[in-house]
Amino acid sequence: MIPNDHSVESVLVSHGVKPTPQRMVIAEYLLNTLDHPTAEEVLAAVSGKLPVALSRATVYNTLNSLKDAGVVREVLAEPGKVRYDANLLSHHHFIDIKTGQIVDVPVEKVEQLGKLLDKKFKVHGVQVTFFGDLQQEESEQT
Amino acid sequence: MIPNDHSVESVLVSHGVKPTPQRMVIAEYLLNTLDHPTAEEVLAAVSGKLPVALSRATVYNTLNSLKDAGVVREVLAEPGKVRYDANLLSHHHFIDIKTGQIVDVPVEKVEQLGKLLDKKFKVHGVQVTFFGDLQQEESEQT
DNA sequence: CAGCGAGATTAGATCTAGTCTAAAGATATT
DNA sequence: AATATCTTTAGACTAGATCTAATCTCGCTG
Repeated sequence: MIPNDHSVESVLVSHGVKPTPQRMVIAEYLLNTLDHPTAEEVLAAVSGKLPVALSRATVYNTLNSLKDAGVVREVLAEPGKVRYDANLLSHHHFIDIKTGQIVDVPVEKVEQLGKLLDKKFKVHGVQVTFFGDLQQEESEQT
Repeated sequence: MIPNDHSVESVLVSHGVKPTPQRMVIAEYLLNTLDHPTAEEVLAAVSGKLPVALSRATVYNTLNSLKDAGVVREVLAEPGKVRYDANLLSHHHFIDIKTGQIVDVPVEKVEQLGKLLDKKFKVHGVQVTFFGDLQQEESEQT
């Protein structure tokens, strides 16, 4: 279940990202956590895992590269913070309104919403956001 | 369809927000747009509508008050920016990936997803976020 | 109706997440 | 080895949002 160095490298290469040491440790961390860390949390977690210093700019550069390459997704859950998610399976999120904890929800659960989700999650609100191309035509609003 | 001063005031009062002049012009603006403005956009739009200067801090304070009172919702669509939405009908969002334009999608459309939504919207991705209480129990992950 | 107190507003300082810059380092190619 | 391209680095900078402390507003009490 835990990707080894080889599989982390192959994930990067197969997505067209050159596997530098800095990118390897960042990707390895993201691929092995169920958490949804911020850039600062990534920096704290992986600095020290390299013989050289890891700069803040490299963490941000790498996260943007991984996002552009499709290795990670941005998760916008709290104002002013971007969290990162390396779960490549199609899934949604459940955010605990008290603690802020973010838990992945697999798509199958959503399909059976109400039947399965409510056991573990008490849903207060849902925010669905679609991304795509808006076909221009005369406006029609709610 | 366009709320007059009286109805704006009654929305504030019915939600427990004291209707000061500053709050009135801000709420009026939000209730009358289909847009999803940022705090800065709200400031730009309403400053000048009062005989006195409107400070940035008041805009932020007011937006947070309106959010806490349930008059507006935060929309997290772009990193580092909070947008505001005074559409009190339950709805979702569609974000044009080229322009960033955010359009409301009524719940009924989502229920019939694929049948109705695809006419106007070419969906590239969906982000569903639930908010609520996570019932603590042994972990079970995807 | 003067004085008080609670809450609202203000300008500007401050905080913080993230980006930019310019120099140095690494890697591949010739 | 020389060159070109890409990556990394430290630190300066930016932008969105919050904080601070003073001032203002207004309802209430005496």
